[in-house]
Amino acid sequence: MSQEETTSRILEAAGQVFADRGFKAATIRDICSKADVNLASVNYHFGDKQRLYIATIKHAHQLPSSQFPIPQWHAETSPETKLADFIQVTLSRMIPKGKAPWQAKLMMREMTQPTLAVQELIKEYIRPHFDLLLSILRQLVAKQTSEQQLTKLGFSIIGQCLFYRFNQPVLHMLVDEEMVDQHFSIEQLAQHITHFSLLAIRHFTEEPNDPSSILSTPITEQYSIGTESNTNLPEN
Amino acid sequence: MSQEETTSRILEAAGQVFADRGFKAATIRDICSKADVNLASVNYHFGDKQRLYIATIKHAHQLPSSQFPIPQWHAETSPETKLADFIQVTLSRMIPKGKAPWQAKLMMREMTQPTLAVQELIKEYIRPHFDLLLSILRQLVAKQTSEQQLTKLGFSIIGQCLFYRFNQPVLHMLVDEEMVDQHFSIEQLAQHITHFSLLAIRHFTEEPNDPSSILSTPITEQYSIGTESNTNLPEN
Amino acid sequence: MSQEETTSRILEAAGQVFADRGFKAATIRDICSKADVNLASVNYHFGDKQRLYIATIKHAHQLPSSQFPIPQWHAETSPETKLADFIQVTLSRMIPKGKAPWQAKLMMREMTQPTLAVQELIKEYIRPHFDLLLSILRQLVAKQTSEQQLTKLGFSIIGQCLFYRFNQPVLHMLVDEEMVDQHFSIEQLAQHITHFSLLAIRHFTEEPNDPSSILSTPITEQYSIGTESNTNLPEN
Amino acid sequence: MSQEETTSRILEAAGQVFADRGFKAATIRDICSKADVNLASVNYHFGDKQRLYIATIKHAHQLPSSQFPIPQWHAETSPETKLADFIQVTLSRMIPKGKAPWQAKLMMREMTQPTLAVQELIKEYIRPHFDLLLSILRQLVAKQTSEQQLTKLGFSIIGQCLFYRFNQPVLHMLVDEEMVDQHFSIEQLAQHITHFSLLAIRHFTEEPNDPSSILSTPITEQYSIGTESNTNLPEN
DNA sequence: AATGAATGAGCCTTCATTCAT
DNA sequence: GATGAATGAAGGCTCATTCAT
Repeated sequence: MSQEETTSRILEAAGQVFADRGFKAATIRDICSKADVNLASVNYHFGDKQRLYIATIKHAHQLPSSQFPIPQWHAETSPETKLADFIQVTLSRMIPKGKAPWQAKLMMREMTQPTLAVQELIKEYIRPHFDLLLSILRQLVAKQTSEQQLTKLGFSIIGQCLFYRFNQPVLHMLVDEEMVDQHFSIEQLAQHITHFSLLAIRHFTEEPNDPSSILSTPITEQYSIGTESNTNLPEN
Repeated sequence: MSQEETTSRILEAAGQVFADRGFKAATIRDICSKADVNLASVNYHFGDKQRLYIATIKHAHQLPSSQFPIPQWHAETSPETKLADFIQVTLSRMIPKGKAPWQAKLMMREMTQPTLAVQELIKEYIRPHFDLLLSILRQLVAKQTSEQQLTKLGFSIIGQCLFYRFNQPVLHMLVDEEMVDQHFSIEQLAQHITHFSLLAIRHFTEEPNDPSSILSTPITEQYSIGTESNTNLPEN
Repeated sequence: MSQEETTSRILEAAGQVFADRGFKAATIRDICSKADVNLASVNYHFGDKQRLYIATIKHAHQLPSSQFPIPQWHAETSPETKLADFIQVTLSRMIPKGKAPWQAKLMMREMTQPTLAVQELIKEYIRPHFDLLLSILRQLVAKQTSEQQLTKLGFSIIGQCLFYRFNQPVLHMLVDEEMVDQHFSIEQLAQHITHFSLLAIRHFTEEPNDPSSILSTPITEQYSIGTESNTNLPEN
Repeated sequence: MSQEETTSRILEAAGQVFADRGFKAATIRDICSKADVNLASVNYHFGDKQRLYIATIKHAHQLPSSQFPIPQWHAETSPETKLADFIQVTLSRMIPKGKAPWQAKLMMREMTQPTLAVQELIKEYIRPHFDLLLSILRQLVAKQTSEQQLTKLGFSIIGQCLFYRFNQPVLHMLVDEEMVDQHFSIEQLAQHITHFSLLAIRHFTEEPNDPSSILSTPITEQYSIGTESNTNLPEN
């Protein structure tokens, strides 16, 4: 077996096992047995479990991105269409068709419980994707919209998409199976999110005078988002 | 030390460790050491690691719910105010503040990688919460809005809230620390989401004639959401 | 519950558990649970597991001895009859009727894998029993029979009896179930052993000139019986 | 160190420890320490403690059988000589001499408290050995001797031999050390048992008219040998 | 270069024993 | 006097890693 073939088989097997079980619960034995290679191969080719994991992450986000590329837009493509495309592509990449590809699972795992590998993930994959969204939004909102408002708009859109990725198990317990089949296809979800978001964006510059005044109870505590980014070595 | 105190200290410590590391990577040694109890206490009081985990999950979603209750609404409280309250409470429960941040983390872990405990979680905690949201939305939308449209609206709102829970690590890498401090407090996020969502909802009944037509490329494949809910024993 | 009742219930339960599982594999939890007493009772009443074991052994050999007493012999009772009685009683005490009484099991365990308790067992129970056998034999053999010849005769008889006690599992695998039922009752075995032994004893003084000469191969090595009496604390 | 050497050293050490302490009380740590191999070796080579035990049992009854073979008999070898040889070999195999005494101990343990391994033991080792004895006896007794009479004769001989195996600890407490040294060598014991048994066998066909009549007390109860062969997994 | 064998650290669990009430 | 709670010492086993070929 060639060296290249061995490493690629390990990476493929590792991707599935890491995605299914997480870093800690995945065992090198499982991976090597699934890849049908020697137990010592991982350490030989990748050094240790940790570096195999990072290599797996790097290897991971190639497939979905290339499988569902952003369409080539013309000069005259409207920002609404671009947003619709963006949402469609984002959902397609996230929601597995048929069986879940391990790449998606693994990336979601990284985002919720980040390890060292998350930095690379963000830099190479998420950051550009999010910047693309911001550039589309900028064409849709009023000139004077602030950067942080734009960011929040972006998060509102991404948040709606991610919901269907993260919460699939919960989703299936909240909604009838039948309704999922009929009304929650990727296409329909993309339409809904696009529709919902465009409605909000169109009128977004009409800022409320004092939005907090509509709360029924005064807010007594001010919570700041704690920095809990324990971006350490993977252990989960 | 009383039995109750011991178990509660174990639960508190277990919550933090399970939330930080996941089931598999968490060790009873860590938990007992953090709780300052004997290593054998867990087995004495809970039987084994698994049952401690389930007890911890159950224990977890009692605190935030009671800590941030839904305010008592009057008869004349407007649905807009109710929605604002709902979003405020939801965010408060989800985004950890200094004191006891692990409950939220643990529940998110359960939702993304559900174990057997998730069913109880949904029944006792999530389902009622989501039903409350639906009842508020029903007062805001047109009469003829279908059940599945309402559900998607609910998901769009919940999705925006959850985003800030799931993706906190990523968030902190996409946004400047300074901007987070100034513009991403729970209050401000609640305002944004409320504002964004109300704008969309107000105009929601104006259905687009053919929303998919604005896509730049025809959709060729129809993706169904695969059921990948392997609700097994925890191992990650 | 009175103190006496508690200890006696513990002893009864301990006897069964120790007999079934041996010293090490028996757990105080099992014993206390079977006796339906508190977990700490054993240590409270007996000090520790070891002393409970010794107390159990002492408690054990009261029952079978009294249940099958040596019959009262008259002055004119023949030594042959005495031997027949002796064998009958020995077998009766050893071989359980119906379910095995734990006393027998426990004593056999002690004899094969002796602990500290074995000394008491020998002194109070085995030594007198064996001395009785020797006294019977002395009436059956020639005057000039040496002490060690007599001892070996005794062992030959005891050995035949013990065989059916120790090797019951093996016995049942070597012999048809049907044959066991028909021909291996205690009565029949006693008859056989008595018959066999009396035949040998009657002619025993006719010593062979050189018994070792009938061996087909010369004995090259002389093995001495190693003293492996590790009469230590019970640990098995 | 070669694989074979490691496993054989583990087996040797395991044999001694299991023989001394029994399955439950024996610890893998002790075995590995005695064998001077790593603690994890047992699990690597044998899977777990249980499978090591079974492997040890199998390994145990190969050595003595090959160490003390039945001599090659000529056509004209008398059955008396054969019986003498048989008893000599049986005793040699059973009574440990200095070098490797644990095999016998372990096998006796298996016979008294049988585990799953005992079946194989009987089939491969005990059954053929016993059949050999029966074939010898058949040449010594009258033609009309029944199968079950023959079996009991065999048991009487085996029983005498086994006595010195099972009851060595007790033996040493019943007999002076000095007498053991002088009169209880394997050779002497073999002579005695051979002599004793031949005497009985020669006259065996002279059945007693009613052997039970010599009992001083009528037998009131008929005891059947209970089947208490709990051939379970080892736990003692 | 590649692998079967071996290793040591650590984890969950059990259990006899002790403590505090 | 008696007991529920707690403890610490192992024990079996797993697993990433290293060694020797």
